[in-house]
Amino acid sequence: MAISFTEENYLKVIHRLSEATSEDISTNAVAELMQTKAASVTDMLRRLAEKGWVNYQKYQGVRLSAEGEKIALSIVRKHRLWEVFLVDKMGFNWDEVHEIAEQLEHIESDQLIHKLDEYLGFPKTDPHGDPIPNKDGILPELAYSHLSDIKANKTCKLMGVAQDSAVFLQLLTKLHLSLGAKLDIQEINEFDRSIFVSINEAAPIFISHEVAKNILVKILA
Amino acid sequence: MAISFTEENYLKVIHRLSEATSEDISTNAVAELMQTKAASVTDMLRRLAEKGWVNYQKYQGVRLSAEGEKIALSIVRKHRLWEVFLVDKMGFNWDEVHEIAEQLEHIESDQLIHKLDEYLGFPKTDPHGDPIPNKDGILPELAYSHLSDIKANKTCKLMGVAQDSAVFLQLLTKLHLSLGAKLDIQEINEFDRSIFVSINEAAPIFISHEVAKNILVKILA
DNA sequence: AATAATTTTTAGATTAACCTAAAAAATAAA
DNA sequence: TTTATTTTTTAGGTTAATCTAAAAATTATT
Repeated sequence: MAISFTEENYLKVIHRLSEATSEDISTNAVAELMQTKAASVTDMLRRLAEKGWVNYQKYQGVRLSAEGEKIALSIVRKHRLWEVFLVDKMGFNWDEVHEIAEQLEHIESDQLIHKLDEYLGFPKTDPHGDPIPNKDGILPELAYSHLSDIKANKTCKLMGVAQDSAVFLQLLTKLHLSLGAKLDIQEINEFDRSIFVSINEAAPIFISHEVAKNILVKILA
Repeated sequence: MAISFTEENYLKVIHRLSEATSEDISTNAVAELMQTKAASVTDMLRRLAEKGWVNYQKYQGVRLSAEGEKIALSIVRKHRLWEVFLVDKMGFNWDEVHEIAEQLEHIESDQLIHKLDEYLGFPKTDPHGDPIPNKDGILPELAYSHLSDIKANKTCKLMGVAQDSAVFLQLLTKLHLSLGAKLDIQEINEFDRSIFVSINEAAPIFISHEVAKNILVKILA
C-alpha cells in the first residue's frame, strides 16, 4: 500500500517515542514532535489505524502495529545509512547531517539501500553511535550507560549520544569529545554533579551534568 | 520562495520541452509529460506565472522565465549528478537509474550537491552522455549528430543517447553499444535506412533507423 | 467566411494534510 | 465526589493538486 512522506514521518515519530517508554503514546506527544496541532494528529492517527499501521483507540493513545514497526524501522535504517554516507563519503560533520538525512530517508528503492549499505561496508552504527537496523528490521540493542551514571575513577569509551541536535554535537566537538574517545572519570562534583574527565589521556576538563546525561559510554574498567 | 516537488516537476518538464523547440509550450504537451489532465496544467501554469517562474498567457502557451530556467537547470543538474553517483559509485546500470534520480533530484542542499560534484570528480556528462549544468546554470552545448544522419564509411564515437527509456538502453546494452564506443558505418540500406555498423572493430551488426535516430555521435573521420 | 474540429480554460468536486474553535472525555484537585 | 484542569476529539474550514464535464477560444477545413 502506498505511503506518503507525512505518514512515514508520523510512523517514525511514534516509533521514536515508543523507544523511551512501554506506555501508549499520547496525541500531544506526537503533535509536539511533528510540530503540528493535536487535532491534526487525531486525524492522522485515525487514518494510520485504518491502514493497519497503528493500534489506536480514541483517548487511549497509540502504538505501532507489527507492520507499522517494520515501516518505521526501514525509515530509521535509511536515515542512519544516509548519515554514514554523508559523514564518511561526503565529508560532512556529525552535526550537519540530520536535516539532509531527513530528506534522503524517504527515497524509495530497496536496491539502492542495499547497494548503499554494501558501499559503506555494512556499518553497524550511524555517526552518532545509534545502531542501524538490518533489512529485516532487527535493531541490535546496544545497552550503553549514560556518562552521568558512571562512578568516579572508572574508564570508559564514548559509544554514542542520546541527542542529535546540532548545538549539542557542536559543543561536544569543541570539547574534543568524539565517538570512540577514551574517558577517565577523575572526579564527580557533589555540588552540581558536574564531572572532571580526561579525554584520551589529555589534561582533565570540566563537563556539566547536562552534557554527561547525553553521552553514552561503554565501561572499560 | 518555497517550491513544491510538483512545481519542480512542472518546471523541469517545461524546460525539457523547450529544449526541442523555440516555440511556446502547449498545455497539452505539458499534460502528456506530466501524466495529468490539461485542466490541471492550466491551473498550475496560472500559479507558476504568479510566482514569476513562467511567462504564461491564456491560450498562448508557456515559457520559462529567467528565474524558472535557473530552477529547472538546478534540478537537471541534481538529477544528472545523482545518476553519475548511482552508476559510478553504486554500480547500477545506465538503464536503472532514471527513477531513483527522479526522487533524488528534489533533495534540497546546495552544500550536498557541491560535495557530491566534487566526490564524483566534477563530471561533465551523465551516464547517458547528457551534459551536466554547472552551479550557475550554464549548460555546455554539446553539438552531437544523430547516428541516422551520418554518411556511410564514416567513423564516429558514441557520445550520448537521445532517450533515457529503460527498454531502449537495455537494447543498446544487448547490442554492445555503450558510451565511448567507436562506430564504423559500413553501409546504409536504402530500403529502410537501417545501418550496418562495426562497433569497436568487431564484425558489423545490423541497426534499425529507429535506434540510429536515438544515438548521438561525434564524427571522427 | 462559415463551420467543424481541436485545444484550452472555467466551474465545481475530491482528497490529503493541515488549521481554529468548541465539545467531550479523562485526569487531577479541592 | 464534585469541581476544575488538561487532554483529546469533533465540527467546520483552508490550501495544493488533482479530477470530470461543460464552455470558450483557437485552429483547420470546407
